[in-house]
Amino acid sequence: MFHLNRWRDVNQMSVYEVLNERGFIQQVTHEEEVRELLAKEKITFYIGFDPTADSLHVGHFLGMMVMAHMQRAGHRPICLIGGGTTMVGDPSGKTDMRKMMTREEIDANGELFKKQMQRFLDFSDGRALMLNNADWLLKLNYVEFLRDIGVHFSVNRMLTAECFRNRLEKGLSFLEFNYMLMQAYDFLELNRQTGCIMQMGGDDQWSNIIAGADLIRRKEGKPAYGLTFTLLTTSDGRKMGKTEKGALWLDPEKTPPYDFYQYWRNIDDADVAKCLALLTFLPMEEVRRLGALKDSEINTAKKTLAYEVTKLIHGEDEAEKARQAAEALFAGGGSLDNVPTTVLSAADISNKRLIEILPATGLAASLGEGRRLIAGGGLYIGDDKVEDPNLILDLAAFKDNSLLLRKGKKTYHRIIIE
RNA sequence: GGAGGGGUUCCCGAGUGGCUAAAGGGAGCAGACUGUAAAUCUGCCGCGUUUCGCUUCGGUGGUUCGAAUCCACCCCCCUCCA
Repeated sequence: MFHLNRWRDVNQMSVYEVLNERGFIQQVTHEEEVRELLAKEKITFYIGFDPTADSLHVGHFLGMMVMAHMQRAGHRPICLIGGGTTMVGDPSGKTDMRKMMTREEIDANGELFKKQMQRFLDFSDGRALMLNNADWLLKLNYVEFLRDIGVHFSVNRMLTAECFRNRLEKGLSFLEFNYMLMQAYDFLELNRQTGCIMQMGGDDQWSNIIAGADLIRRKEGKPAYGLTFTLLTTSDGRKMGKTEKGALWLDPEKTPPYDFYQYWRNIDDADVAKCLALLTFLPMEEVRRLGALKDSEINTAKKTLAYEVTKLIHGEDEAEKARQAAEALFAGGGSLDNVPTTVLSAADISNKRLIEILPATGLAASLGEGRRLIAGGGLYIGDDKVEDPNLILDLAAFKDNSLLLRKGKKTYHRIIIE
């Protein structure tokens, strides 16, 4: 969990100012009211997370950061796991319908989400809540729902919503069209259950969020607010947090801490300041100082970013290990203990060609890929370029049973014989 | 339900009987340049025992010496009509 009392500077500022200064805020339903509300009252707010995969990724983490900032300011976060909404699937920001997921998959993913979220917020003594919309959505009665909630939605208006626009060209099923109503109903339900009066979410959730706020205002005659935060994109507008293997996962089994660290270590110069502000708790003074560094100086900022983000997600030990491994590989010296490693037996290696061993290390997916890699001059043993595509690894090449391979300039992998 | 259009390799998208493992673009990987950055240029980019073999173009079956390309049936998507 984040250490809440470590940051004194923000206490003078309202959380709205903090979020704004750090570059989170994208759209707000009632700017002045919200600004004032957050400064003067302690509110309950929520962010929904649909468990469509078996791990959170960096995009979700951004939402967790928003919640953490809010909690530090004394507001009460609700993590809403979308066990019900995922049965339908959010069409926002997607060009195609995604495959339907089974109840079992969704529930299993939801549990994994919960586990990962515990780390980022303080759930003790009801300081944050964890709810699942499956609890109320799955038992809804269709006709009742239509009469009760459906009446308040104008299809004409829905069709003009940004989130349905491109889908009207590509196709949109009635199933997905309902997603907005379900999310709106969630907000209403949370409002009734917990007094939740604000929904936050990524900017692609804007339409869904205002639908919910409107519904509460109509049904309950009470105020309800919405706020969206920026989506993590690179300076040229592409989605950030994507690697060759897909998303940057928070699960260390899916994205090892070393890879996670390296992702941020290699981030585009133009994105460093933005990431420091959004993904770490470093004071803005420090963020601005680091972000202003020029040329190779900015590498200092990238190291700080990588270390800080890795620390928040994987803990200080893992961040330290990742940092040490990177130092050892790129700055020379130091221990290679924490470098990505594959352990093999002598039998796995003797009389095998190097390209046959590569797939086990992940440096190449197939023999052909390994062969091409060598042909292109991209594979090294230590600092020696491998020239022969059919090279047979000599066990004598291993020092202390260990051998360091390198693909290209910065992908290292160690093989250890056991 | 009717009429029309479409499903191609990670993505987009050409291809309408052999010259097609399948144009082009994107993504990705590698090389050069650098700062473990970006941009740029170059090469690679289905699998393998690699001048050759094997598997792939929604599914199944068929025609043919030969099919992503033709035929039949089926599944899915889109548009218009109801």
